[in-house]
Amino acid sequence: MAEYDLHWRLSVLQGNDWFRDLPLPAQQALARISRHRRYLNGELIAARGVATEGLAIVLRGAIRSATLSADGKEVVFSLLQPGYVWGLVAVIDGLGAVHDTRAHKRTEILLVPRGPFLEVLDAHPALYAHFARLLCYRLRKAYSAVDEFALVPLRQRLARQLCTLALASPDGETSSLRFTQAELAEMLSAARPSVNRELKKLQDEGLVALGYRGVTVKQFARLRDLCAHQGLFAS
Amino acid sequence: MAEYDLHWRLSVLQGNDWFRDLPLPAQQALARISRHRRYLNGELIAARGVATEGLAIVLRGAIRSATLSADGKEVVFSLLQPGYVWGLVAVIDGLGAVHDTRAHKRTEILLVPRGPFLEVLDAHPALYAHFARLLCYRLRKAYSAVDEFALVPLRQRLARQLCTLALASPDGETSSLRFTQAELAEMLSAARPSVNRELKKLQDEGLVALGYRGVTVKQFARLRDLCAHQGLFAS
DNA sequence: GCAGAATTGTCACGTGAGTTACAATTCACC
DNA sequence: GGTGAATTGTAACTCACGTGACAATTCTGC
Repeated sequence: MAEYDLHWRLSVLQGNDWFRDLPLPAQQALARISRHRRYLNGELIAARGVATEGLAIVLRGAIRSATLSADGKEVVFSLLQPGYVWGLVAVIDGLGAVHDTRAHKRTEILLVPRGPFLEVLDAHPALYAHFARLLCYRLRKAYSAVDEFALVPLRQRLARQLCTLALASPDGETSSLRFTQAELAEMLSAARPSVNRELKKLQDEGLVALGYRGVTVKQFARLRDLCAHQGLFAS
Repeated sequence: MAEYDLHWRLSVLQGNDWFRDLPLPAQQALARISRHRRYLNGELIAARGVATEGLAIVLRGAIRSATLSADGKEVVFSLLQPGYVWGLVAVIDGLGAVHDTRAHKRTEILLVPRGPFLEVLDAHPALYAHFARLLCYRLRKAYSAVDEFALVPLRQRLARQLCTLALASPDGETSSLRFTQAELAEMLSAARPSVNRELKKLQDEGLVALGYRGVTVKQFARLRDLCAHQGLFAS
């Protein structure tokens, strides 16, 4: 296994918006304490309520957070793609993982262990203001997820999700996205046949084209209009 | 209008768990900058996305936060009873109110204006750690609200809500709660007839008794069991 | 290139909960 | 103490979406 050096880790971390906004000394301190980790497909990363090791930044594969109900139903909270951060809440309040979390496919992360992270935080108290804002951002997203779930029909949630994914790989008006419909359904906490039904309608309307393991957005602008229901807030 | 003095405001604020945990100098500083405010029934306190005046602690009446969708549907997020705090996220990130917010009945609050609040925060940087934890707590609640909505049927959400309300006025195994079924439905983001249907069932099973403007919990323990679905996390 | 696995496409069916509408009750006030 | 407003009780209807069960397609590896 190659020795991943400090510069490499720093540059990876700087791929994150939130990280890039930190003061440089803090960035370096965090990069210094980070570790490289690999997980197999489906491997358990954290169990709900159990103390976590630290912050994780996805490098390859994906991290899947979900909640299991008593009767075996499951809500998938997030399928974190490379570049995203997992575990902030548990790291700050120390009350254990928020969700059951597993690797989705073979996955690599950069781990920032909790203890050293908190030391860096104490050494740079100004960072608290930063993370407080980050938590606020997450809260706003969580709140909007609640009302979105309650009052936005699947069709629009689907449109929104496709727009979000398309923005991540911006090729202009059309962009081709790679994932199975089952994965898409999970991201939306919906049933796969329902997602397929809505996708088909969008295809009939010429907004997207469906492929074997992917979707091609044909008319981004019209798809965006579908989301109507405004962005709830900026940032 | 009587001049509400510092000691009175301080003692009101100390009714909050989160406030009581703050260092005493910070408590005093916050009490000093707080103001008393009154609102009429239905009066607008804040509009989503618009800058807020500050933190509000409910003294009388209630604060109702809700989101309106394009087609006029509404999700009520919270009906904050006396003692609860409103507006933390907007105060910290300054990005405007999270929800449309109105007074429910005639309402009085203690307002901690944003500017002075942030000054106090800067003067006591240790407070950030405190508020970061508070935000984490809110995030966990928001996350559990999401999956609760997605996978817990109305019957159980109702049981949970009744338990929560009963705990606030603990009289042992039975306790009588005062609110209309319409209000209860709002707290659950459900339709009033649906709530009535479930309440009836609970009554038939002897768990509660229904009255004109209230519900009496008869068998707290059994009601608690109904929530099954575990507490998701401590604190 | 073909067998088997993975993925997509479609159906019939069930169901929780919203909606509308109204009747029955309880209260509050003159 | 009776009248009108507020609240509760109920029923009929609708609808989005989940479920389960397949068939049809597309890929992948030997």
